[in-house]
Amino acid sequence: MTTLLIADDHPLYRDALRGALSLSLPALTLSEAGDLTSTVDILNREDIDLLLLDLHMPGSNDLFGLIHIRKLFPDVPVAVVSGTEDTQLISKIMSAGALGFIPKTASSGDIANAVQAILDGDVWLPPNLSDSVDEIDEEFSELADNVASLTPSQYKVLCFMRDGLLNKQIGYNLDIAEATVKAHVTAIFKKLGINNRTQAVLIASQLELEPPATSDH
Amino acid sequence: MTTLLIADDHPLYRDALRGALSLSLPALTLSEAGDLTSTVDILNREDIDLLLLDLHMPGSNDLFGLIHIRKLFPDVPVAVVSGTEDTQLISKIMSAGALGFIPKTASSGDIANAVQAILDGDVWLPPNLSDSVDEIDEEFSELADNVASLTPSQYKVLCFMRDGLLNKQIGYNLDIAEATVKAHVTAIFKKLGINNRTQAVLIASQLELEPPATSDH
DNA sequence: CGCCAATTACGACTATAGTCGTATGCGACC
DNA sequence: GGTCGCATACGACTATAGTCGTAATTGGCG
Repeated sequence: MTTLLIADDHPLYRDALRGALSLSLPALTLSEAGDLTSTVDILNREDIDLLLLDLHMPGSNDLFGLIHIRKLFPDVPVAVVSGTEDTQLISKIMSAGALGFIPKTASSGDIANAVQAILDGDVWLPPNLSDSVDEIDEEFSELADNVASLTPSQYKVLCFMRDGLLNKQIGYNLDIAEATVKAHVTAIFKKLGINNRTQAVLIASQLELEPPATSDH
Repeated sequence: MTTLLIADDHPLYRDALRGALSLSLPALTLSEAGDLTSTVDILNREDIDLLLLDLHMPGSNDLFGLIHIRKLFPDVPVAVVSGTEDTQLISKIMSAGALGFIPKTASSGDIANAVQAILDGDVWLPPNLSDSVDEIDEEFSELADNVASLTPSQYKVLCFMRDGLLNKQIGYNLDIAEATVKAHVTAIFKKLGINNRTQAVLIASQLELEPPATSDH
């Protein structure tokens, strides 16, 4: 018995996915999550054979969340479900460790095929895009590895840095001394191979696709 | 006699544009530029009725370059030519003051129509996208105005900040004292309504679409 | 248990960022 | 020609960022 986890903040789209899968692949158990925290909870509790992950979930921070989950559960295959058609972005998604990319516009047949292929251990990309996305972005892959090597504390600090907070404010939020925040910041610099906060923020903003100021709609 | 300036770093695409336009609109004079500096030079020397601008030109920094040109030559209509299909991005382009958006996949007939419409004072968008892009992004429009209000020196400093340079390094590049760089930085903060370098870098990175590390190809 | 490695934590110190006041040059406009 | 506004320029000062050394804690592992 194989178990799928559908992680998408849109309940209607979860329903649609469930419908598309139950038709072609009846021998499945399905779980659902609406944000990154509950996704991690379920992955901790249950034995999941494949995660269908929407990048724009609350708390996910887009590629950040994918890297995060890949680090916590390296054995769980992940297929990213997204509305984007940007081949560069899809290339980044694959470089960050996804085993498949399913466009939100895909037919239920394609979706079922994709899920089956990934469950069989294959990599799956939409047919019309597989040409332009075949090679993974080495540079970005290394970047994703570096970000994945951050400890939980360092990860949180980097998230706050990306929001433009001062070390003092980060310390207040995490309830630690400013000196400790600075130590984390220095450790992040070393792991990412950089030497100041500006470069760290640039890297972090590459991993978050939605500009913070603009609404998703 | 109307004069067009084609600004695109790809000579072949300049040729293609010229061909598409000379067929339908023979009464045109055409100039060409391959990077932002020569584009500005030509706009200074010649009387241009319409600029066809590719965002990914060398030195352009994408939306940064559009805002820059809109500020230097507010009376010259600009139509952006780009390969993107991202409606959010197109909305930003229009909010930054472009009068039209021409996809690189457009047919020569559509291109000629678009050019004619903008020369007539209309706004032109690809037919299939005009629904989703009709409203301009107020927030982003204000941001573009703020960036446009930067003086030339401040603009240069912001570009260097976005590249992760220290104030000292920026001063060396511009041949001014570090104290002067700091004064510019403070002025930038006030104009953009922010109070530290991290937030400035985030804003600047929103205006540059290509991640610095990745090649365009 | 005892050991080691990694993480988290902090203080003291140095470097850089950012503020404020001020001076100079330059074009617009009476 | 005066003077007003603005961009540019810089120095002195304060705040924040970033480095280094060190200690307490935790989780494997023999």
